[in-house]
Amino acid sequence: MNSDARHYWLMKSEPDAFSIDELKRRKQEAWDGVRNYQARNFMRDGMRPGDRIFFYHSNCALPGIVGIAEVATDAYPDPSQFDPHSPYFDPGSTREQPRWMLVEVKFVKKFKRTISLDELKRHNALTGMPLLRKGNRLSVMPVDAAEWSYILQLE
DNA sequence: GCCAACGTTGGC
DNA sequence: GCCAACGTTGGC
Repeated sequence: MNSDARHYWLMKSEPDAFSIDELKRRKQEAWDGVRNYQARNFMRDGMRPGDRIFFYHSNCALPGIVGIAEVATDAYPDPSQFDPHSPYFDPGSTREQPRWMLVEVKFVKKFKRTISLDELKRHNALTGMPLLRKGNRLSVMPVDAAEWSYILQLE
């Protein structure tokens, strides 16, 4: 992967758990709780500070892209995996060999409207997006530069 | 709340 | 290494 180029991503969050409004209030936040290896690998191996992220609301009345965030740090071990009181605790993970990583993300902007999943599906230019693949459950995924700019002009 | 799709786990 | 059972995701 070309480390000089800025890359684009999409990250899902359930707004009941963590919404774009909450990121706006907090300015920057650790994206903890990812417990899927493919999603972890994207954060650990693909993301670099300065990369841009579509913030996606899932499992809600109007699922869709609601704004933009930016990768603020390189990946580091997700502290919640070591915390027995956390719902994300992983007894199989050790500090010597942590299993789960996270990046911190910072708020960039909230869209004036939600670019809904339903709307995204209606654009032929976007049919290749992993987000739109049937049965896709990834919570962190790459976005092509062309798809990124295409979606931006939908707002 | 339902359920299809998918990842993970564990018995064998 | 197969695969059934199970748990989770997330649209609807």
